[in-house]
Amino acid sequence: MLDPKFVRENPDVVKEATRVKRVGSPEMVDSWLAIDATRRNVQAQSDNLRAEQNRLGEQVGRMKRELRGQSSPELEQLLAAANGIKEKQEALSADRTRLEAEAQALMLQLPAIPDPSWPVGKDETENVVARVWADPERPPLRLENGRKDHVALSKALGIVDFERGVKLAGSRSYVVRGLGARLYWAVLRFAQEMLIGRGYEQMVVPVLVSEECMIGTGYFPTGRDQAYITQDGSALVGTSEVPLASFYGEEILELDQPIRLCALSTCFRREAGAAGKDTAGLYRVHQFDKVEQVVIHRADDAEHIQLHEEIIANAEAILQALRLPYRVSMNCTGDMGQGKWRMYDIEAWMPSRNGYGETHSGSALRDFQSRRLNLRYRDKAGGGKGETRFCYTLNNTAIACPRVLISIMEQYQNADGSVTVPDLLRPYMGGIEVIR
RNA sequence: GGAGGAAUGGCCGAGUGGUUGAAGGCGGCGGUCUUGAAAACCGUUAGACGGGGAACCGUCUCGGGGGUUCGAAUCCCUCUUCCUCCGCCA
Repeated sequence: MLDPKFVRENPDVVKEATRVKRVGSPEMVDSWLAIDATRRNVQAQSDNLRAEQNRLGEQVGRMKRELRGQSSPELEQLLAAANGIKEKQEALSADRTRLEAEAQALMLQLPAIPDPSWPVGKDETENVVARVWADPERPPLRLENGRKDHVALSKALGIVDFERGVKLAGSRSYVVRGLGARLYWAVLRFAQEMLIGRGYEQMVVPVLVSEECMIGTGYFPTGRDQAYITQDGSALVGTSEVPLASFYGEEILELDQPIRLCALSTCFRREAGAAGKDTAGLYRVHQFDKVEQVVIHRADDAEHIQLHEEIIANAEAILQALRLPYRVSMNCTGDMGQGKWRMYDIEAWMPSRNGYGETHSGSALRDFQSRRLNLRYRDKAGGGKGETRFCYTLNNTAIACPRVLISIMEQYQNADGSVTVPDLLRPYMGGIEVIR
């Protein structure tokens, strides 16, 4: 959510953001401005009436005490005047409620302003690659000379059962079994330990959350159709970013240093609108497990950038430790999404795609989420008690399964169809070196 | 699932219709005293919205929403959360 003052003072900047982000529209900005102007006018009227009403009420109280239950013409007159104001007030307050709701509905759909230094573009094809990494000893593989994709590999090894997964839960479902399941959890546990070692607090959080959390983190109301919603109105999260970022919502924090959080959680995504896309294999599924990083800190752009680089570096360190080739790209404005200020995707090499596939997504949102979440801190920079300000929030994937298993299985496959276990994962798998 | 009870400021805790945005205490901040510190004493200490260059003014907020009333922290309805007891249960 944007700062209303900012929208009033810089409508053209916001309109430009709707264009480059392809979120909302310039017309929405104009509608908001018009409604906001009316709303403020109605509030001023309503506040004045209310002040008058309060004054009369006080007079009535004083007079009643003096009269000790007696009546008087003056009292009757006061009561009549108070009733008159009350009627006007009721009409105005209905307007006010309606205008506030309309303004809020529009505001929730307006995009955050992207960092001007980030690439402008229409979609993911215009993202800009920032860097590419590969271990010289484990360069990106091509599927030739009998090398198999992860579907064939995992079926032959009996470690993923797609057919029975579909039998149990429909399309995009799967069952990981045996050593596959051990590998699955090894990856997640490894990533989790890495973050803990880097000062991130491990959290176990709800994956079934209230609508407020979904709105607060920016996944609702736009994107509602991407979430599974229960008959109680709660939603299954598509990422633990939702509960982690919402954790301190409605609070005013004493923020001495950035709050670094991480959580391993199951994630649920409907993938509505993706019918027919990536249907085979483990790439695009309805349910997966992910270790997520979330950072909450004070409103400072330099620190924001530094922390953004930090959470990206954490993810890169995990991929490097697994010796998986990857590239980091800057998401262009059209591929960023509504709330982002800066966004990187990290894509690991996937031989079956003969290209890179997105495995991580790391965003810097400035105060977009914290305004929605009403997540604030006391800024003591000026000394004393300090002003309250909205926090800045960031998030990035640490690792997600099963998607990264595509890279691992395909990159680590051997000529005989077995899969070597990356050495750092072996301690998490009882020392097993090869899946065969 | 059934029966009761509760929700007040950073925390604890008064307050059952009229200068109560809210006593008192703790904590925080500033000061007096002190060589320094502690203690003691004095002062100060919520957030949001609107108006104004500013000093400042107005409004809203006592879990959320609605109602009664000239006037609600206080009365009524409703929702949420927590506690106690019973039942069920991984």
